[in-house]
Amino acid sequence: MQTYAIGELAGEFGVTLRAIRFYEDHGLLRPSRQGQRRVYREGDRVRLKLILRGKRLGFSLAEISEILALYDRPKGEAKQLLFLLDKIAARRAELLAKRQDIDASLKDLEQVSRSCRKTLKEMNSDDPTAAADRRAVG
Amino acid sequence: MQTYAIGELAGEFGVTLRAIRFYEDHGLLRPSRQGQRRVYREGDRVRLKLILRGKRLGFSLAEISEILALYDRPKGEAKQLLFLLDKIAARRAELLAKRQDIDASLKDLEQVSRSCRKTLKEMNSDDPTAAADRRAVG
DNA sequence: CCAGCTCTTTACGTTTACGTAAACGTAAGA
DNA sequence: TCTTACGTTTACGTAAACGTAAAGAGCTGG
Repeated sequence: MQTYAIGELAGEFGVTLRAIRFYEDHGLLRPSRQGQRRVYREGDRVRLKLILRGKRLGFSLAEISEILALYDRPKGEAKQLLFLLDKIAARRAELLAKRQDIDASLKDLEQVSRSCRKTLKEMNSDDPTAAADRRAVG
Repeated sequence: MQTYAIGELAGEFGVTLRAIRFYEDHGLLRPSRQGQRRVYREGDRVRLKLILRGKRLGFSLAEISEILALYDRPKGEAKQLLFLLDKIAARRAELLAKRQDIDASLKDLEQVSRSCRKTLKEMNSDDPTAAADRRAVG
């Protein structure tokens, strides 16, 4: 079975050993040990990947911890499973809202970009002195 | 022309006065004054909206500051405009990457949700004792 | 006129998420 | 055997983003 040393994971994902240990201190990772040394399996690697993805999306480690918990199989009681489905739905809504924000941002940037390109086009079609004029007036 | 007091904006967006002043301290907002008091115009309100959207997307205030700068008209020199277009393109790529992360997260959650619903379905189609059995075994 | 509300500045405190340094263990290679 | 690489724990330091408290100004209704 494939295992990883802490340095390998740090290298692969571009984070420091300190960060990985920090995540463990806060219960986000639970690598096994060989003596003192941490040994990471594929599952740990996936969890780290999820942690970093969560970070990129602006979730706090506390939130990421809750998100990771969604992936841990509940003990199989129907009530637990229904509760889990609820929490998943909530996270889903959160992610969809975030995507709306992204789409709005993209739209805004596209708007600025358009107006910017338009101005450039005008500057090109005008006679060369016009740009200098605009500079003086603006 | 419509203006706003700091408390009004705080109320509208659900943030504290402290936060709004903090953004100003760091150059993200520049309200005018009436005596000591801050007076916000529609433009300031929009900027605050953009700030908060940036925060929801996990950008730092430093990054948000740069993003806001993209909205400020450059002085009209072609070189500046081209540079601006570059920066816009970079931000756009960043947002698209973030959306990929979101889509991947949604997919993952969907997967967990599916397996969860499947287990529930099995528990229902089994005879009532089966769930208890599984509980004992699990 | 004064109590209450909104606002102001100043300044120290707090949480999160690590960075950084010290001091040490262990195994491999020159 | 000594060094180099990689890992360990412990602990203090730090940047970001505010929270919170103190002390006061200025208007407003009773």
